[in-house]
Amino acid sequence: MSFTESEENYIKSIYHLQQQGEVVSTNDLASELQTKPASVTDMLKKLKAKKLLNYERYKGFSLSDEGTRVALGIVRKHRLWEYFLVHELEFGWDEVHEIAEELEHISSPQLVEKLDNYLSHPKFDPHGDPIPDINGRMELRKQVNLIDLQLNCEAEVSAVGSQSTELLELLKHKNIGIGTVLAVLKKFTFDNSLEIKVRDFPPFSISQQLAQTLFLKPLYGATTVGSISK
Amino acid sequence: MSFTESEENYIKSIYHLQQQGEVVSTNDLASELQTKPASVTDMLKKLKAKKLLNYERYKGFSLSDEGTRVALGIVRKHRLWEYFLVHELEFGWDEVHEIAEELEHISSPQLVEKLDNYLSHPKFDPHGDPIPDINGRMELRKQVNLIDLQLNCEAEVSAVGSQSTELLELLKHKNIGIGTVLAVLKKFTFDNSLEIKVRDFPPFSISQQLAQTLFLKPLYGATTVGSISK
DNA sequence: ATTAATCTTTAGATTTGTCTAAATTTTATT
DNA sequence: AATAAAATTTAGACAAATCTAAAGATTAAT
Ligand SMILES: [Mn+2]
Ligand SMILES: [Mn+2]
Ligand SMILES: [Mn+2]
Ligand SMILES: [Mn+2]
Repeated sequence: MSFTESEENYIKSIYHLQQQGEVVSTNDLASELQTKPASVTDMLKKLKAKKLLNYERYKGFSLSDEGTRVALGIVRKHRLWEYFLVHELEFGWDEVHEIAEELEHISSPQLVEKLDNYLSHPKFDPHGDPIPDINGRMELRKQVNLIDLQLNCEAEVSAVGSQSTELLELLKHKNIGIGTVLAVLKKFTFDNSLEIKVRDFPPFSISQQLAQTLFLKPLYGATTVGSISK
Repeated sequence: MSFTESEENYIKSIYHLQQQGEVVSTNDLASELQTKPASVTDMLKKLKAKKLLNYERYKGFSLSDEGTRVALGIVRKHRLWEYFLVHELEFGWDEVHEIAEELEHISSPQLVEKLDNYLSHPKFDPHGDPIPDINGRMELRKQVNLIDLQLNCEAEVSAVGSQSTELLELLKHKNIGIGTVLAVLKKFTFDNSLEIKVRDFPPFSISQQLAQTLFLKPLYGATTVGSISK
């Protein structure tokens, strides 16, 4: 069975919202997809009819096994293309999300496998997010949110929690990217801002909002398992 | 201005039919796009409104300068992706047309230029068709139709006149591809079939229909200028 | 120059995905 | 438990792209 671009975007968004914990609501999904709740309800019915979604009106919804399988296939394509764009075509990691948003809908299954092979089966995309294999399996990276990192403990940035241009612009300005090693020097309770030290740079401070989007892998011995983003 | 996938497919088809000489008709375009004449008329109005087409009802139509510019941009993307699929991802030259039919609609102009650069600015796609540069200019390869090739004169296959799976399957069976060197030994007037000799193979015969789809570059000194395909 | 055949366009319907506004259901608050 | 607020769904409309059937225009044949 094949799906429209719109159906695929809905499936992928539902998958991502489900990963971010809790229950997914019609309103959440509408705001994620920049559309209206009424449009979401229409699509929920369509996806239920195609057996991709468990859905009872007013009772909420969740991806079926088949829906999850489809979602992972799209996520796989999205992240493989992002990897290609950054590591082969030399795009910046902050420039590829929108393009991959289109490329993920190219239908040829052969293309995905040839691309995966060409790239030597990468395990993580340029934002630190794991790339599902052909069976939907992927490595779960042990990572901690910057907010939860203990003081003076060096850790390596392994993922960012959003792909918004605004966030990626800010990260570029502060010289923070996947692989950046940093430590938290101080936490300020007034505004929950953090004073951090990036290797080879003088210490500087970052806002709570920014800290919340950064996930890190402690350099010596992992701790918590964090959530992942796109 | 940006265009829908459907609009782009119409523009590209009109461009190709115009290249193949004569006037383009509503019926031609409908059969090329596997749709109905009534649908074509609807789209012609839309393209005229967007100033891509010169069109007067019942009087025929042709691409405007802007329409031609847009068409060449899509052709450029199509052929660059085909080149990538064959030369980087190791697809067969007979497997890439349908995939490129989707990839040609990815909108990022930056992507096209990075891809072109990555591939070192190829001048011809895997079917021997010239790749337009960013300004729409391309090399016009001097080529002769196999039908018009003089006897016992070796020539190199440089383009095929269609991308149909059926044709490409036949060519694979007969070990003919872009770059194949062959000569015509004999022409039979009864059915216009040709006895040809491919280098390193014993002579064999091919039908008129097949011969018409093959374009060649004579090995010593070019002659006629032939038409091109997708 | 009529008539016939062909080509092209219009009229009206359908599907997909979206919207606004109103109705319904659930949840939270008094 | 009644009421207010919030979330969700339905009803009805619309644009894009397509279709069938019928009408209109052009071209070819008598
Ligand atoms: Mn997408
Ligand atoms: Mn990513
Ligand atoms: Mn196409
Ligand atoms: Mn080609």
